[in-house]
Amino acid sequence: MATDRDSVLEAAVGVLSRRPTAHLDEIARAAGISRATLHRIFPGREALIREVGATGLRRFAAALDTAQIDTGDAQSALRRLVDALVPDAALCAFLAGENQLYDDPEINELWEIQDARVRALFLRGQQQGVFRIELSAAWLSEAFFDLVAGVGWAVQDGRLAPRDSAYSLAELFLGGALRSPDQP
Amino acid sequence: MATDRDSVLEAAVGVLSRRPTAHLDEIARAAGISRATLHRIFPGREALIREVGATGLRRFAAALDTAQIDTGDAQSALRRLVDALVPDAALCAFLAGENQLYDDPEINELWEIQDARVRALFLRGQQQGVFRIELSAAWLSEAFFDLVAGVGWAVQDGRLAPRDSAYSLAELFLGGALRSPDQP
DNA sequence: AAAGAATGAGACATCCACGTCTCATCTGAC
DNA sequence: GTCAGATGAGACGTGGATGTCTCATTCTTT
Repeated sequence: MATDRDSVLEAAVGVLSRRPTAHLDEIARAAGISRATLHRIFPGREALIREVGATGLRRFAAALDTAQIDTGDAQSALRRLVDALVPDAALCAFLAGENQLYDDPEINELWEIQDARVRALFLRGQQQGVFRIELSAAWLSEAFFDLVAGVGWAVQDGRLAPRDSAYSLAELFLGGALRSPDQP
Repeated sequence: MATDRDSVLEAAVGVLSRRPTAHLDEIARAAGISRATLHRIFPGREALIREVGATGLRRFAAALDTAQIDTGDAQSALRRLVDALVPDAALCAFLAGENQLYDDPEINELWEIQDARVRALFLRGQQQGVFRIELSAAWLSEAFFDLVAGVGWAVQDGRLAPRDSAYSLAELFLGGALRSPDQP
Protein backbone atom coordinates (compact mmCIF):
# COMPACT_ATOMS: atom_id res chain seq x y z
CA MET A 1 0.00 0.00 0.00
CA ALA A 2 1.27 3.44 -0.90
CA THR A 3 -0.52 4.91 2.09
CA ASP A 4 1.70 2.94 4.42
CA ARG A 5 4.87 4.19 2.84
CA ASP A 6 3.62 7.75 2.89
CA SER A 7 2.48 7.74 6.48
CA VAL A 8 5.76 6.20 7.55
CA LEU A 9 7.68 8.78 5.59
CA GLU A 10 5.61 11.51 7.21
CA ALA A 11 6.42 10.20 10.66
CA ALA A 12 10.07 9.81 9.75
CA VAL A 13 10.22 13.45 8.70
CA GLY A 14 8.73 14.49 12.01
CA VAL A 15 11.38 12.64 13.95
CA LEU A 16 14.39 13.10 11.68
CA SER A 17 13.95 16.82 11.13
CA ARG A 18 14.33 17.31 14.85
CA ARG A 19 16.95 14.66 15.50
CA PRO A 20 18.74 13.39 12.40
CA THR A 21 20.46 10.67 14.43
CA ALA A 22 17.26 9.18 15.82
CA HIS A 23 17.27 5.39 16.07
CA LEU A 24 15.08 3.27 13.85
CA ASP A 25 13.19 2.16 16.94
CA GLU A 26 12.11 5.70 17.49
CA ILE A 27 11.05 6.24 13.90
CA ALA A 28 9.09 3.00 13.90
CA ARG A 29 7.34 3.94 17.12
CA ALA A 30 6.51 7.38 15.74
CA ALA A 31 5.01 5.71 12.69
CA GLY A 32 3.01 3.34 14.86
CA ILE A 33 4.65 0.24 13.46
CA SER A 34 7.29 -2.18 14.63
CA ARG A 35 10.90 -2.11 13.64
CA ALA A 36 10.38 -5.34 11.72
CA THR A 37 7.69 -3.82 9.55
CA LEU A 38 9.80 -0.74 9.02
CA HIS A 39 12.49 -3.02 7.61
CA ARG A 40 9.91 -4.71 5.44
CA ILE A 41 8.99 -1.36 3.88
CA PHE A 42 12.47 0.11 3.61
CA PRO A 43 15.54 -2.09 3.17
CA GLY A 44 17.52 -0.11 5.70
CA ARG A 45 18.25 3.19 7.29
CA GLU A 46 20.08 4.56 4.30
CA ALA A 47 17.20 3.76 1.98
CA LEU A 48 14.76 5.41 4.36
CA ILE A 49 16.80 8.59 4.55
CA ARG A 50 17.17 8.67 0.79
CA GLU A 51 13.45 8.19 0.34
CA VAL A 52 12.61 10.95 2.77
CA GLY A 53 15.01 13.25 0.96
CA ALA A 54 13.60 12.38 -2.43
CA THR A 55 10.08 12.92 -1.14
CA GLY A 56 11.07 16.28 0.24
CA LEU A 57 12.51 17.37 -3.05
CA ARG A 58 9.49 16.12 -4.97
CA ARG A 59 7.19 18.10 -2.70
CA PHE A 60 9.46 21.10 -3.06
CA ALA A 61 9.24 20.81 -6.82
CA ALA A 62 5.47 20.41 -6.59
CA ALA A 63 5.24 23.58 -4.52
CA LEU A 64 7.21 25.45 -7.17
CA ASP A 65 4.76 24.13 -9.75
CA THR A 66 1.59 25.02 -7.90
CA ALA A 67 2.94 28.47 -7.09
CA GLN A 68 3.63 29.05 -10.78
CA ILE A 69 6.73 30.98 -9.89
CA ASP A 70 7.41 31.91 -13.49
CA THR A 71 4.11 33.72 -13.85
CA GLY A 72 3.16 37.29 -13.07
CA ASP A 73 5.10 39.68 -10.92
CA ALA A 74 7.81 38.23 -8.78
CA GLN A 75 6.48 39.43 -5.46
CA SER A 76 3.14 37.72 -5.93
CA ALA A 77 4.93 34.64 -7.16
CA LEU A 78 7.02 34.55 -4.02
CA ARG A 79 3.96 34.97 -1.82
CA ARG A 80 2.33 32.07 -3.63
CA LEU A 81 5.48 30.06 -3.13
CA VAL A 82 5.42 30.77 0.59
CA ASP A 83 1.85 29.59 0.84
CA ALA A 84 2.62 26.45 -1.11
CA LEU A 85 5.79 25.72 0.81
CA VAL A 86 4.78 26.36 4.40
CA PRO A 87 2.82 23.12 4.80
CA ASP A 88 5.99 21.25 3.94
CA ALA A 89 8.29 23.42 6.02
CA ALA A 90 9.28 20.47 8.19
CA LEU A 91 10.39 18.63 5.11
CA CYS A 92 12.52 21.60 4.11
CA ALA A 93 13.98 21.67 7.61
CA PHE A 94 14.97 18.06 7.14
CA LEU A 95 16.55 18.81 3.77
CA ALA A 96 18.47 21.72 5.27
CA GLY A 97 19.83 19.69 8.14
CA GLU A 98 20.76 16.55 6.25
CA ASN A 99 23.83 17.66 4.35
CA GLN A 100 24.81 14.05 3.95
CA LEU A 101 22.02 13.65 1.41
CA TYR A 102 23.90 15.71 -1.09
CA ASP A 103 26.58 13.07 -1.41
CA ASP A 104 24.07 11.21 -3.52
CA PRO A 105 24.40 12.44 -7.12
CA GLU A 106 20.74 11.82 -7.92
CA ILE A 107 19.50 13.74 -4.89
CA ASN A 108 22.03 16.45 -5.51
CA GLU A 109 20.94 16.90 -9.11
CA LEU A 110 17.30 17.11 -8.08
CA TRP A 111 18.23 19.76 -5.56
CA GLU A 112 20.24 21.75 -8.06
CA ILE A 113 17.28 21.89 -10.40
CA GLN A 114 14.90 23.26 -7.79
CA ASP A 115 17.46 25.68 -6.45
CA ALA A 116 18.03 27.01 -9.94
CA ARG A 117 14.31 27.57 -10.32
CA VAL A 118 14.19 29.63 -7.14
CA ARG A 119 17.27 31.58 -8.18
CA ALA A 120 15.61 32.29 -11.51
CA LEU A 121 12.60 33.68 -9.66
CA PHE A 122 14.77 36.11 -7.76
CA LEU A 123 16.69 37.06 -10.84
CA ARG A 124 13.45 37.73 -12.65
CA GLY A 125 12.26 39.81 -9.74
CA GLN A 126 15.46 41.82 -9.81
CA GLN A 127 15.04 42.46 -13.52
CA GLN A 128 11.48 43.54 -12.89
CA GLY A 129 12.74 46.02 -10.31
CA VAL A 130 10.84 44.22 -7.58
CA PHE A 131 13.73 42.69 -5.65
CA ARG A 132 16.84 44.45 -4.48
CA ILE A 133 19.81 44.15 -6.75
CA GLU A 134 22.38 44.81 -4.05
CA LEU A 135 21.81 41.27 -2.80
CA SER A 136 22.70 38.43 -5.13
CA ALA A 137 19.95 36.14 -6.33
CA ALA A 138 21.93 33.21 -4.96
CA TRP A 139 21.99 34.72 -1.50
CA LEU A 140 18.31 35.62 -1.62
CA SER A 141 17.54 32.06 -2.62
CA GLU A 142 19.66 30.56 0.10
CA ALA A 143 18.36 32.89 2.79
CA PHE A 144 14.81 32.17 1.75
CA PHE A 145 15.37 28.48 2.15
CA ASP A 146 17.04 29.03 5.53
CA LEU A 147 13.97 30.88 6.72
CA VAL A 148 11.61 28.21 5.41
CA ALA A 149 13.59 25.62 7.32
CA GLY A 150 13.55 27.89 10.37
CA VAL A 151 9.78 28.08 10.15
CA GLY A 152 9.65 24.31 10.00
CA TRP A 153 11.71 23.94 13.16
CA ALA A 154 9.86 26.67 15.00
CA VAL A 155 6.46 25.22 14.19
CA GLN A 156 7.51 21.71 15.15
CA ASP A 157 8.83 22.94 18.48
CA GLY A 158 5.74 25.01 19.14
CA ARG A 159 7.59 28.31 19.06
CA LEU A 160 5.57 29.53 16.09
CA ALA A 161 1.87 29.01 15.46
CA PRO A 162 1.23 27.29 12.12
CA ARG A 163 -1.42 29.90 11.45
CA ASP A 164 1.17 32.68 11.67
CA SER A 165 3.94 30.92 9.82
CA ALA A 166 3.20 31.96 6.24
CA TYR A 167 2.62 35.56 7.19
CA SER A 168 5.70 35.75 9.41
CA LEU A 169 7.86 34.21 6.73
CA ALA A 170 6.64 36.31 3.84
CA GLU A 171 6.61 39.59 5.70
CA LEU A 172 10.03 39.19 7.22
CA PHE A 173 11.65 37.98 4.07
CA LEU A 174 10.05 40.51 1.77
CA GLY A 175 9.91 43.53 4.00
CA GLY A 176 12.60 42.89 6.56
CA ALA A 177 12.57 43.69 10.24
CA LEU A 178 12.57 47.44 9.88
CA ARG A 179 9.34 49.32 10.13
CA SER A 180 8.54 50.90 6.80
CA PRO A 181 8.65 54.69 7.01
CA ASP A 182 5.70 55.01 4.65
CA GLN A 183 3.51 52.71 6.70
CA PRO A 184 3.19 54.38 10.09
CA MET B 1 48.26 24.46 26.51
CA ALA B 2 45.13 26.48 25.95
CA THR B 3 46.11 27.02 22.34
CA ASP B 4 45.84 23.32 21.63
CA ARG B 5 42.33 23.08 23.02
CA ASP B 6 41.23 26.14 21.13
CA SER B 7 42.67 25.12 17.80
CA VAL B 8 41.14 21.68 18.16
CA LEU B 9 37.79 23.22 19.02
CA GLU B 10 38.06 25.45 16.00
CA ALA B 11 38.71 22.50 13.74
CA ALA B 12 35.90 20.57 15.37
CA VAL B 13 33.50 23.39 14.63
CA GLY B 14 34.55 23.39 11.02
CA VAL B 15 33.81 19.72 10.64
CA LEU B 16 30.82 19.34 12.94
CA SER B 17 28.89 22.32 11.66
CA ARG B 18 28.76 20.67 8.27
CA ARG B 19 28.38 17.06 9.37
CA PRO B 20 27.28 16.65 12.99
CA THR B 21 27.83 12.90 12.77
CA ALA B 22 31.44 13.15 11.67
CA HIS B 23 33.72 10.50 13.17
CA LEU B 24 36.37 11.38 15.68
CA ASP B 25 38.98 10.29 13.15
CA GLU B 26 37.84 13.02 10.86
CA ILE B 27 37.85 15.68 13.55
CA ALA B 28 41.30 14.64 14.69
CA ARG B 29 42.59 14.77 11.14
CA ALA B 30 41.04 18.20 10.62
CA ALA B 31 42.78 19.38 13.78
CA GLY B 32 46.07 17.93 12.61
CA ILE B 33 46.41 15.57 15.55
CA SER B 34 45.89 11.88 16.10
CA ARG B 35 42.82 10.32 17.55
CA ALA B 36 44.86 9.35 20.62
CA THR B 37 45.79 12.94 21.34
CA LEU B 38 42.23 14.03 20.77
CA HIS B 39 41.22 11.61 23.50
CA ARG B 40 43.97 13.00 25.72
CA ILE B 41 42.50 16.49 25.41
CA PHE B 42 38.82 15.56 25.58
CA PRO B 43 37.61 12.53 27.54
CA GLY B 44 35.25 11.53 24.75
CA ARG B 45 32.96 12.56 22.00
CA GLU B 46 30.25 13.83 24.29
CA ALA B 47 32.67 16.03 26.18
CA LEU B 48 33.99 17.45 22.91
CA ILE B 49 30.53 18.29 21.65
CA ARG B 50 29.63 19.87 24.96
CA GLU B 51 32.79 21.91 24.92
CA VAL B 52 32.20 23.11 21.39
CA GLY B 53 28.67 24.08 22.34
CA ALA B 54 29.79 25.91 25.45
CA THR B 55 32.45 27.73 23.46
CA GLY B 56 29.90 28.74 20.89
CA LEU B 57 27.58 30.15 23.50
CA ARG B 58 30.43 31.99 25.23
CA ARG B 59 31.42 33.59 21.94
CA PHE B 60 27.80 34.41 21.26
CA ALA B 61 27.53 36.09 24.64
CA ALA B 62 30.78 37.93 24.01
CA ALA B 63 29.43 39.21 20.70
CA LEU B 64 26.33 40.52 22.47
CA ASP B 65 28.62 42.28 24.92
CA THR B 66 30.90 43.89 22.36
CA ALA B 67 27.93 44.99 20.29
CA GLN B 68 26.43 46.69 23.35
CA ILE B 69 22.99 45.71 22.20
CA ASP B 70 21.33 47.60 25.03
CA THR B 71 22.78 50.92 23.95
CA GLY B 72 21.55 53.46 21.45
CA ASP B 73 18.94 52.89 18.81
CA ALA B 74 18.02 49.33 18.08
CA GLN B 75 18.90 49.37 14.41
CA SER B 76 22.47 50.46 15.04
CA ALA B 77 22.69 47.93 17.84
CA LEU B 78 21.60 45.16 15.51
CA ARG B 79 24.12 46.24 12.90
CA ARG B 80 26.84 46.14 15.53
CA LEU B 81 25.62 42.71 16.53
CA VAL B 82 25.86 41.49 12.97
CA ASP B 83 29.42 42.71 12.69
CA ALA B 84 30.35 41.08 15.96
CA LEU B 85 28.60 37.83 15.16
CA VAL B 86 29.59 37.19 11.58
CA PRO B 87 33.13 36.02 12.39
CA ASP B 88 31.58 33.31 14.54
CA ALA B 89 28.82 32.43 12.11
CA ALA B 90 30.11 28.88 11.73
CA LEU B 91 29.82 28.44 15.46
CA CYS B 92 26.23 29.61 15.31
CA ALA B 93 25.59 27.18 12.48
CA PHE B 94 26.86 24.42 14.71
CA LEU B 95 24.61 25.55 17.56
CA ALA B 96 21.64 25.65 15.23
CA GLY B 97 22.21 22.17 13.92
CA GLU B 98 23.02 20.43 17.15
CA ASN B 99 19.62 20.20 18.79
CA GLN B 100 20.94 17.43 20.97
CA LEU B 101 22.93 20.00 22.91
CA TYR B 102 19.82 21.40 24.48
CA ASP B 103 19.24 18.25 26.43
CA ASP B 104 22.00 19.48 28.69
CA PRO B 105 20.44 21.76 31.31
CA GLU B 106 23.56 23.88 31.67
CA ILE B 107 23.91 24.48 27.95
CA ASN B 108 20.20 25.07 27.66
CA GLU B 109 20.21 27.67 30.40
CA LEU B 110 23.13 29.48 28.80
CA TRP B 111 21.27 29.50 25.52
CA GLU B 112 18.09 30.80 27.11
CA ILE B 113 19.97 33.73 28.60
CA GLN B 114 21.46 34.82 25.30
CA ASP B 115 18.22 34.27 23.42
CA ALA B 116 16.41 36.43 25.95
CA ARG B 117 18.95 39.18 25.41
CA VAL B 118 18.35 39.13 21.67
CA ARG B 119 14.60 39.07 22.16
CA ALA B 120 14.93 42.07 24.46
CA LEU B 121 16.79 43.91 21.73
CA PHE B 122 13.95 43.35 19.29
CA LEU B 123 11.36 44.27 21.89
CA ARG B 124 13.22 47.48 22.59
CA GLY B 125 13.40 48.19 18.90
CA GLN B 126 9.69 47.66 18.56
CA GLN B 127 9.02 50.04 21.42
CA GLN B 128 11.30 52.57 19.77
CA GLY B 129 9.26 52.27 16.61
CA VAL B 130 12.27 50.94 14.74
CA PHE B 131 11.22 47.33 14.26
CA ARG B 132 7.90 46.10 12.95
CA ILE B 133 5.37 45.20 15.56
CA GLU B 134 3.38 42.86 13.32
CA LEU B 135 6.14 40.29 13.77
CA SER B 136 6.75 38.97 17.27
CA ALA B 137 10.08 39.64 18.91
CA ALA B 138 10.49 35.91 19.41
CA TRP B 139 10.10 35.27 15.69
CA LEU B 140 12.46 38.10 14.78
CA SER B 141 15.00 36.66 17.17
CA GLU B 142 14.66 33.15 15.82
CA ALA B 143 14.74 34.22 12.20
CA PHE B 144 17.79 36.33 12.84
CA PHE B 145 19.61 33.37 14.29
CA ASP B 146 18.53 31.19 11.38
CA LEU B 147 20.05 33.67 8.97
CA VAL B 148 23.27 33.92 10.96
CA ALA B 149 23.55 30.15 10.82
CA GLY B 150 22.76 30.26 7.13
CA VAL B 151 25.58 32.71 6.61
CA GLY B 152 27.89 30.36 8.46
CA TRP B 153 26.98 27.45 6.21
CA ALA B 154 27.14 29.49 3.04
CA VAL B 155 30.55 30.90 3.87
CA GLN B 156 31.92 27.50 4.80
CA ASP B 157 30.71 26.02 1.54
CA GLY B 158 32.06 28.91 -0.48
CA ARG B 159 28.63 30.04 -1.64
CA LEU B 160 29.01 33.42 0.06
CA ALA B 161 32.15 35.54 0.24
CA PRO B 162 33.12 36.33 3.84
CA ARG B 163 33.55 39.92 2.78
CA ASP B 164 29.90 40.15 1.73
CA SER B 165 28.44 38.20 4.62
CA ALA B 166 27.84 40.98 7.14
CA TYR B 167 26.32 43.26 4.53
CA SER B 168 24.14 40.54 3.03
CA LEU B 169 22.91 39.48 6.43
CA ALA B 170 22.16 42.94 7.78
CA GLU B 171 20.55 44.25 4.62
CA LEU B 172 18.32 41.27 4.04
CA PHE B 173 17.23 40.97 7.63
CA LEU B 174 16.63 44.64 8.19
CA GLY B 175 15.32 45.70 4.83
CA GLY B 176 13.99 42.50 3.33
CA ALA B 177 14.15 41.35 -0.23
CA LEU B 178 11.86 43.99 -1.68
CA ARG B 179 13.34 47.01 -3.29
CA SER B 180 12.47 50.07 -1.25
CA PRO B 181 10.19 52.42 -3.15
CA ASP B 182 11.96 55.46 -1.70
CA GLN B 183 15.37 54.26 -2.87
CA PRO B 184 15.11 54.00 -6.63
C1' DA C 1 -15.20 -20.78 10.31
C1' DA C 2 -10.81 -21.55 7.96
C1' DA C 3 -6.87 -20.31 5.27
C1' DG C 4 -3.67 -16.94 4.12
C1' DA C 5 -1.21 -12.73 4.72
C1' DA C 6 0.53 -9.21 7.57
C1' DT C 7 2.26 -7.65 11.75
C1' DG C 8 4.62 -7.48 16.36
C1' DA C 9 7.78 -9.19 19.62
C1' DG C 10 11.91 -10.89 20.50
C1' DA C 11 16.24 -13.43 19.75
C1' DC C 12 20.24 -13.60 17.56
C1' DA C 13 24.61 -12.17 14.49
C1' DT C 14 27.15 -8.39 12.50
C1' DC C 15 29.24 -4.20 11.99
C1' DC C 16 31.17 0.10 13.22
C1' DA C 17 32.60 3.76 16.08
C1' DC C 18 34.31 4.58 20.48
C1' DG C 19 37.34 4.18 24.36
C1' DT C 20 41.60 2.16 26.22
C1' DC C 21 45.87 0.31 25.90
C1' DT C 22 50.85 -0.40 24.44
C1' DC C 23 54.92 0.81 22.19
C1' DA C 24 57.91 3.27 19.01
C1' DT C 25 59.17 7.82 17.68
C1' DC C 26 59.85 12.61 18.16
C1' DT C 27 60.71 16.86 20.64
C1' DG C 28 62.71 19.82 23.96
C1' DA C 29 65.18 20.88 28.30
C1' DC C 30 69.21 20.32 30.91
C1' DG D 1 74.20 13.28 24.84
C1' DT D 2 70.57 11.98 27.90
C1' DC D 3 66.29 11.85 29.84
C1' DA D 4 61.44 13.12 30.46
C1' DG D 5 57.35 14.22 28.31
C1' DA D 6 54.36 14.33 24.37
C1' DT D 7 52.74 12.43 20.22
C1' DG D 8 51.42 9.04 16.55
C1' DA D 9 50.33 4.58 14.97
C1' DG D 10 48.10 0.65 15.69
C1' DA D 11 45.93 -3.25 18.20
C1' DC D 12 42.21 -4.63 21.10
C1' DG D 13 37.85 -4.98 23.69
C1' DT D 14 33.28 -3.07 24.20
C1' DG D 15 28.73 -1.20 23.38
C1' DG D 16 25.04 -0.13 20.72
C1' DA D 17 22.52 0.23 16.51
C1' DT D 18 21.52 -2.25 12.57
C1' DG D 19 20.04 -6.12 9.75
C1' DT D 20 18.09 -10.81 9.62
C1' DC D 21 15.71 -14.43 11.40
C1' DT D 22 11.83 -17.14 13.71
C1' DC D 23 7.41 -17.63 15.76
C1' DA D 24 3.07 -16.33 17.84
C1' DT D 25 -0.74 -13.33 17.12
C1' DT D 26 -3.93 -10.61 14.65
C1' DC D 27 -6.37 -9.16 10.70
C1' DT D 28 -8.25 -10.01 6.20
C1' DT D 29 -10.39 -12.67 2.74
C1' DT D 30 -13.20 -16.16 1.11
